[in-house]
Amino acid sequence: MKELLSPKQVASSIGVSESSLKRWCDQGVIATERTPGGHRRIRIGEVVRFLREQQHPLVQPEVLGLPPGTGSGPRAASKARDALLESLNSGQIDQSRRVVIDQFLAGNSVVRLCEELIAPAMHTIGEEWQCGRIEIYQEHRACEVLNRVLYDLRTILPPTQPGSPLAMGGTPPGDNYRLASLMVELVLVDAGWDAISLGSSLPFSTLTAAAKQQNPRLFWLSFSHVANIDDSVSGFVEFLADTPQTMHVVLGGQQLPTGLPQSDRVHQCTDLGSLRTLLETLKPFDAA
Amino acid sequence: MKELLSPKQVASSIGVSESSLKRWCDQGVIATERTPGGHRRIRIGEVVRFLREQQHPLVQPEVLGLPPGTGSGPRAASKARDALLESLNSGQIDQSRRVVIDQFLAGNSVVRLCEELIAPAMHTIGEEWQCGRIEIYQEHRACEVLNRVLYDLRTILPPTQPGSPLAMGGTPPGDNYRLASLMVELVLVDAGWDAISLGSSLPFSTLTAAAKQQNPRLFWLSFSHVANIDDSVSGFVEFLADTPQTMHVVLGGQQLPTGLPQSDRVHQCTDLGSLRTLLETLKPFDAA
DNA sequence: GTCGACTCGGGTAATTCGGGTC
DNA sequence: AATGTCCGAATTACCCGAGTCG
Repeated sequence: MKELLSPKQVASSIGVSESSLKRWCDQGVIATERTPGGHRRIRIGEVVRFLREQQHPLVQPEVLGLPPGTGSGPRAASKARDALLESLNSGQIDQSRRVVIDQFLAGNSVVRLCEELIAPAMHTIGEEWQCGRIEIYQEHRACEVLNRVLYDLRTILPPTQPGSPLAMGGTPPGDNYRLASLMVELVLVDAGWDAISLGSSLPFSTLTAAAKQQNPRLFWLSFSHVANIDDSVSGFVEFLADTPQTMHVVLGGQQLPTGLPQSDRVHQCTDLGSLRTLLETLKPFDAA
Repeated sequence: MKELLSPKQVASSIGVSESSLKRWCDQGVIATERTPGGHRRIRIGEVVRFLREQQHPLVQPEVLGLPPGTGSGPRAASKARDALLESLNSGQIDQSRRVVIDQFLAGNSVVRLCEELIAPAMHTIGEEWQCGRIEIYQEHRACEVLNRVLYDLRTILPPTQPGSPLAMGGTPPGDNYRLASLMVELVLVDAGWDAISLGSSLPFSTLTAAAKQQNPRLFWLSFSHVANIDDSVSGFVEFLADTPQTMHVVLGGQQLPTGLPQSDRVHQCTDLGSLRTLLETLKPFDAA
């Protein structure tokens, strides 16, 4: 998958003539690079941005490395939710990816995709499992599928700029719900951070080591299944004491324990929207 | 790090053909040295100057630290292993992907990539953790990174043909090593199967349900960490009894328990190479 | 000295340039 | 006002046999 596309590739992928594309480039509607010989080269992320902004249909997505059939799915939010639920329950990777990426290209933000499309689908799946209507393997499989879809989304987002502040995080011991941590990672990348999830069920000692060795600007902890509240609290207290005092700590998740110590560098986010707002207030890019 | 780069390295790093690069060198746009035999050598600083001057985006920054040997052969293979280990230990997604995909494009099979590149790297990481040289978060992070790299590899493989036989599998209860299951999935997809991993730490009851509901032609179980041998054996016996007798069952993994019941539909694979051989003997595509 | 991988130089096909016109 | 098509010149990408590198 190439990073830079030629005018011909872009024109065919979005279904317009090369002349129109060149005009848009010259007008500044689409940012272009130039080769030393004067040929235009267009970043793939710039094409995605244009599609989202102009609500322009995508006719040949495979040119951009996107799944075939993209751009023809349902635009309505509720229909998209149903379609995603259906494809997740039957374990169809391509179909699930299509639904999510279609919604993204339609102009929805990453936060909105997570909170109003993906999370509700997983919530419904959880309920259906508790009611005995579906098997637990279907829930696990849905997580595996979404895992890949989120990664696909990340590859579509503008690549991390060199010098972006580092962020890392994961889930505490006993919590194997990787998906939540991956969504946090995605929101951070979308906000311009150099974010990476360390995985799930990580002992606090190694989380502390990670923070000390890598020295990230931000560290997140996602609580979805708390095995032992007391251990979580005491582990977190130690983590907070042993890590750099300049590092922001973001706490979130459906099972975020109460009684965790407060601090001006500890932020509790009930949802991804508030995380996004928090990231705006941190404004870590003034220097750059 | 070498001071002088070859035309191939520079061309791939900035995303243009070698021809264009040579032309620019001959035009004086990029200053070049010459070897006694007439080969061009380009100073790394000159590349940086060119990129800044032309506003040309750097497509593959990791070339600056990447070993030149990306072809096949024993020397290149060990270099690739070292490069992968390095990038995994430091959690660099893009560079890890670059190493693996380069080796794939160089003609190495999926099985070979898994067994001689990825698995050895993870093995080394496991050893370094046991020796206390690295932290466990680095091992987890390496799994997260490889998770994505394997998925990238899957998207490069020819897409699954409609009508391909279905295969699914995962890891038994208490086994959270998803990576092994993902590698099995990849080998199956490479062999033309419609394969999907159901995830990790799945109860045998739901594995049975999955097999009965989805009716796959093949079901794999990957054993990397066995929590309780007796439970595994009894669970597997039930699984074998309750699932369709026409379904092939593939067992594998570093911690594959002994004492599991044998059968003409149960296949034990000590490695992915033997799995590939087994898939050949199954020859499920004669109809298609 | 052997050998595989890489690079040389040059030729050819394909693409893109800018501009003008419909 | 916006889009699609056509044009000659320039640029880029792909290919090949011979030579070089490590």
